[in-house]
Amino acid sequence: MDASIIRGLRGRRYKATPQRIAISRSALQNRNHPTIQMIYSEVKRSHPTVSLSTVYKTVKILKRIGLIQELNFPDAETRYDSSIAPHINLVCLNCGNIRDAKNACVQDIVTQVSADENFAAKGHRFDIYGICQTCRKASPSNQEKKRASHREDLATET
Amino acid sequence: MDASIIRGLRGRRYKATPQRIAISRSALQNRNHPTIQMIYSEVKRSHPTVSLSTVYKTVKILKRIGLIQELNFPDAETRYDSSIAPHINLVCLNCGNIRDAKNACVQDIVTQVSADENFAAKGHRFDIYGICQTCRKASPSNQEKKRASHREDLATET
DNA sequence: ATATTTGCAAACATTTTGCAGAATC
DNA sequence: GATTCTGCAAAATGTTTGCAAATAT
Repeated sequence: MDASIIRGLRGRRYKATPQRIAISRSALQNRNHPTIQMIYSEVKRSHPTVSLSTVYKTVKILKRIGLIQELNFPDAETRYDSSIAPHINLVCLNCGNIRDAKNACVQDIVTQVSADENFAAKGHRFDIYGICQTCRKASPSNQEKKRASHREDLATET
Repeated sequence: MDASIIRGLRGRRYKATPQRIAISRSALQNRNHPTIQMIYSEVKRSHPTVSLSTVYKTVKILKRIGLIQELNFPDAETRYDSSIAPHINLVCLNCGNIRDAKNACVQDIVTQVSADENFAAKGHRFDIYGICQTCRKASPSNQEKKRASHREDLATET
């Protein structure tokens, strides 16, 4: 993994510093859509003097290269998604977890809609907001209640 | 329109002040996915003393009621979407415009994926990032070039 | 040897909060 | 008349920037 990170950086004329390699490794291998703070905390274990500033800068490089996608949410921290393949983010309004789901139709819709609208698509984002399996089991009433939640506003009432 | 706004507010025990009515009207009738500043500017025309703080507070109420959806983006201002029906946001990386597109399959996918994953869906968001028809016509090379753009990072390279 | 990067602190932009006076119900 | 709301200023939050010393190529 490190070898391909180093290649990726140098290919774009970025220097492959130990901090950048560690940050990239953390961001790319973490499938839990980490926040900046999570990446920072993890990298600090091996590089105790790393700065938050360097994490921000490196994450920006990874975005530019196209290796991660930044996901911004209302009233919640920004998350980073390292999945390259098209997928759907299942965002739990209760626990905040984000799971990836595969769906074969998504790419077809992107292609179809873009053609219809004369739009040159370069990327996409598909989120579904709701209550995940784990939270439903833990507290089945969650799925019905319209209780205050730190991210309640993501739920479109119909 | 004002009558239903007043009803909506009072129904939730919010007072129907002139500021709230004007802000709600602006946010709900604007189909261009306005920013807070745009709403603020528009409302100031009729209510010159309104404060940005009140705009933020009222928009938060509208989110809570479920009348608008907040759309956060990397390196771009937060936008507010007043469309209730499921739709796809076509986000132009060049001019920043957001157009709504209809697609009948989106709701089916949400239902399908939620069932498969045991996920209780309450809302969703589907964005496609790229270059809009207008920008393509104005500068056809835009669709090919990997030029610096303030939102280049939304484009997932494949 | 040169150009880039790091880490720090300060700056910045956006959003939230506390509160006195004003307005709604 | 009681409660809620407004508008202001201050605070809080998340992110970016400027720069001297350190590092990668």
